[in-house]
Amino acid sequence: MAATKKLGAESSASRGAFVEATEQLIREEGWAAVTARRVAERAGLKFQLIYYYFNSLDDLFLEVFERGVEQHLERLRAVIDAEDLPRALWAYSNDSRDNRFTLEFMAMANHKQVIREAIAKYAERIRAMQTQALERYLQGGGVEPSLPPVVTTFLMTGISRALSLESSLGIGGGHAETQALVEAWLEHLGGGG
Amino acid sequence: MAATKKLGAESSASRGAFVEATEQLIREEGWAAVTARRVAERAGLKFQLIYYYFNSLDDLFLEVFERGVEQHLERLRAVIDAEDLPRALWAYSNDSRDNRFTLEFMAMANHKQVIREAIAKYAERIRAMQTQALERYLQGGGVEPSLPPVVTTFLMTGISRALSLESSLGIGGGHAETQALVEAWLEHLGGGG
DNA sequence: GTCTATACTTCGATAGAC
DNA sequence: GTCTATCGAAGTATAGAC
Repeated sequence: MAATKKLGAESSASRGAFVEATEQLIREEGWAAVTARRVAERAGLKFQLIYYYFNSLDDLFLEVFERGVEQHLERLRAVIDAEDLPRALWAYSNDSRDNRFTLEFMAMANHKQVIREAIAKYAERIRAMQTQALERYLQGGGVEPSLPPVVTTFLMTGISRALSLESSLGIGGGHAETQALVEAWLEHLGGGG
Repeated sequence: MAATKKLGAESSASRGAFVEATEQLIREEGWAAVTARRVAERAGLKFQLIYYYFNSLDDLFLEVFERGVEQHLERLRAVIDAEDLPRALWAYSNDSRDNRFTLEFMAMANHKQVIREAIAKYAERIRAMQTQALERYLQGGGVEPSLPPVVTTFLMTGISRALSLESSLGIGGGHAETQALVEAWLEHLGGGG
């Protein structure tokens, strides 16, 4: 965020409307379809007003991303104390809506350095939080896991994203069998809790 | 490919130059950065000439995709008869260059129906080819696998794509541990061949 | 088969009135 | 804080000369 110009207050309702409209457009049509004019149209405001609140569209994208991270972290904090943590982690990782949203930012990151840096920063932090929670859970249950906890969290994220992405493209081969495997594996891990 | 207009011959050198330039641009900057003007600039031709060979940019994208699928299938056919099939399948799935290229088309598919349909069609076919090859391999070795073969092929694809994508974004947590797990698992499967 | 010329649209961003 | 007006660049695609 190059902070040279004077911008509108963070508490403004219009500013919030731009952020919300941008998130909706990214979800519905992907980041490449987001333009200042279309964001403003959805927000019911003039597109030039965006530049009163943000230095550039990239700054607007970054704000949408950071708001999404905050909401994601809230969900993760609620999950961490679940009784059956492995199953709760899988349910949380398997949120198709969130996975598709994240993938849009990963695609965006291929083109925008500011987004790439933001993703790297938060992804490592989130994975570490998940892994530490799982380690505590397994130690508390006295279970010697068959996989290192960090591999479990990596796989949960990767598998659920692959399932979400492929499903949205109409690909389903092997999905049911993989879901069954995950179920059995959660049973194994959860048995120790 | 809406075939209403008369288009240039498929064997044309200029046509091939457009396809090649488009693929390069997709690899280097992503599909959203590909425009007729930039493709032509890289090909050393006038951008209007693209519309002599293709009805639209989408048709050009589709041709790039189909050419990529052909090359991918060639690599897969070469892998299928490998002595240590599981390891050969992993090496082939783990091609970061190919994975990033495929991910660009998956991102594109979120916005272009013609690409989405093409991906669905080929992805199911490729997964089935991999799975059948693995089934034959395991039966030949008399091994009762601990995972259904279709889950193995799904996981190989998903894990390698996740590793490629995250690495390109600067995320590395859990990667080494996951690689080690895959190695052990390949050892297990390969031992039966 | 390749070119120039051009129609038409949309884009990001800024200036300045109110 | 919101508006009108506008700039310059870039986009897809077509028409028609050569």
